[in-house]
Amino acid sequence: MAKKEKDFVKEITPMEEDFSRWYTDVILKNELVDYSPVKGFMVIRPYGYALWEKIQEFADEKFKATGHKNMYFPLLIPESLLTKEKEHVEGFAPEVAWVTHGGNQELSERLVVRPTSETIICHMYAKWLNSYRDLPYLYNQWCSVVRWEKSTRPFLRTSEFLWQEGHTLHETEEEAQQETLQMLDIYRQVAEDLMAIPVVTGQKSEKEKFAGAYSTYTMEALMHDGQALQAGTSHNLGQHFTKAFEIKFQGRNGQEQYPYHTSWGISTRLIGGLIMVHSDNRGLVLPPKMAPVQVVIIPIAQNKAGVLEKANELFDLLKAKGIRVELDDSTENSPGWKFNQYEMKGYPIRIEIGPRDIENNQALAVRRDKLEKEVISLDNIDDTIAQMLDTMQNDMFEKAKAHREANTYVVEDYEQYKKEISNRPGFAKMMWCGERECEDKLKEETGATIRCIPFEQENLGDKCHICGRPSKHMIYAARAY
RNA sequence: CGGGGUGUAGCGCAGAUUGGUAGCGCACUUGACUGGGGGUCAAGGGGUCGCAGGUUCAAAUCCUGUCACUCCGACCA
Repeated sequence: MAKKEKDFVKEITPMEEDFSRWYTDVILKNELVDYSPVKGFMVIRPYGYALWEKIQEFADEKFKATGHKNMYFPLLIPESLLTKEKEHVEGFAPEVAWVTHGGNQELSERLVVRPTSETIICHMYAKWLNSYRDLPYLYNQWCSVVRWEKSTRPFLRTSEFLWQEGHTLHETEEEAQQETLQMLDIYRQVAEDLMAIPVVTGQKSEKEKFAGAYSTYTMEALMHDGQALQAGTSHNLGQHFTKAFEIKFQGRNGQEQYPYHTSWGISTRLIGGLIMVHSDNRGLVLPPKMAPVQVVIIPIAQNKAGVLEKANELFDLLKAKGIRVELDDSTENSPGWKFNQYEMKGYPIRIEIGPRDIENNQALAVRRDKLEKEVISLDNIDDTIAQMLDTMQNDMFEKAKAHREANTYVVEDYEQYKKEISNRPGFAKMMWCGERECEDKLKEETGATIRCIPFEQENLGDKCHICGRPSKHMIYAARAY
C-alpha cells in the first residue's frame, strides 16, 4: 500500500518541491490543455474548456444585467489602424503577428492578427456614432487574441488566449470612470464569488497601465507560492482613442465632441489562477460553483442487490435539486481507483454508497478540500449535499483569503525588504512617492513590481520607502506571473 | 533574446561512460475471479530511439548540426 501511495504521488510533483512542475503536472494530468504543434499555442481540452464556460456564463450574465450586448469584430486589423494611437502601437507592435500574404499574393497593406481590438472597434464606432442620443455604447465581444510571447505557459501566458473585451463609449468623463469601476467590480465578483479567489483591487501605476489608457484598474490575486497574478483589468481610455480615431458626436449643446471610452477584459489566465490558488498535491481542487461536476456518486460492490438502484435514486434526487451530479457505475476500475481519479480531477464532493450504507440508511461523503469521510443520512440527503457545497465554496474562499493575509506584510525598511524578498514571497505593502524612478529601482533591486495602488489605502508613514521623499500612495508590491 | 534541463511505446523512465537482437512500470486488448483507498492471475498488441548529416562491418549509444518542449531571467494579460 505504501508503495502505491508513492507511485501516485510521483505522477504529480509536490508543489513544495517544484511549484512550476506541480502546476504543469496538474493541468496535463487532468487533461485541461495540451501542447499544439505551434509554439505557445495551446489546445484547451474539454475539461479545461468547461472551466472557461463557467467563467463565461457567470460573467456574460453580469455584462447583460448591466446593459451590455455582445458583438463580434474581425480577427484581422490593417496596419494603418493599429498605428493610429501612438502609445498603443508602441506597446503592442513588438508582439503582434503579421499577415502579409493572401494565397500567393502579397497584400498591399499588412494586416495584424488582433492583440486586442480597440483599434478596429474604434474605427467602426467612428462610422456609427452620430448623436449623444446614441450613447452610451455598451458592447462586448468573446474571442481570442494573439500576442507573440517569448516564453509561454499554459493558461498563464500563451500566444493565443481566449478572453472577452468590453468596449464602451460615454458622453461624459464621469460616466466612463463609473463604467470602468463597475466592470472591475464585476470582475471582482467573478474572482471572489464564482472562483473563490480573493483579490486586491486598485489602480495600476503609469508604468504598468495599458498602452494607450488614461488609467488602468486591476484585480490582483496571490498564488499559493506567493507570487501575484493580474487577474483582470479595466481601463479608462479617456479620449485617447476617440480623438485618434475621430469618433465624434453632436452633444446636447449642439457642439461636436469626443466621447469617453473604456475597455476591460478577463481571460483564460483566470483558470491558471484558479489552479494555483486552490489545488494541492493530489491534483485539482475546484470550488463548487466552478466545478463542471459537483458531486460524483461511486457505488460500492455494485453487483450486490439494491446498490445500483439506490445509487440511481440518489443521482435522480441530486439532479432534481439542480446539483451537477455524475454516477460512476463503470466496472473497469476499482472504487479505490475512482476515489483517486476524482480527487485528481477536483470534483468537490464524492459520495460512496454500498451495501453497508444502505443497511444503515446512510452514505459516505468526502469533501475534496478536506478529504475527510463523513457519514450522512439518506434522509434529506439532497439538502445536506447542497448545504455542503455552499459551505465548501465559502470555506475555500476563506482559506485562500487567510493564505493571502498570512503572506501580506508591511515593509518597515526597504534595505531589509531587499534582503528578505526571496525568502518571503507575498504582497508587500509600502509607501511610494509616485515617481517612475523608484518604481524602476524596486523592480531592478527586488524583482518585484507595483501590482497596484489599492483602493483601500492605509497610511504606513509619510515617506517613500524607496527614496525617502514624501509619499503619495500605499502600494502592494510583489513578484508576479 | 540570454542561461540551464530534457527528447527512447499513449504516459513515466532505464539503456549511452564501455557501439553488437529496444527494455521496465503504468495505460491498452482478451478472459476469469474481484470490488469500502489506484485489485489478482493468465494470455496478448504497440517503437523508423525528435530530425538531418557524419564516423563504423555495425549507432538509441560516438561526432556535427538542427528542431521541439520545459525551467530560470528580460518583455507582456
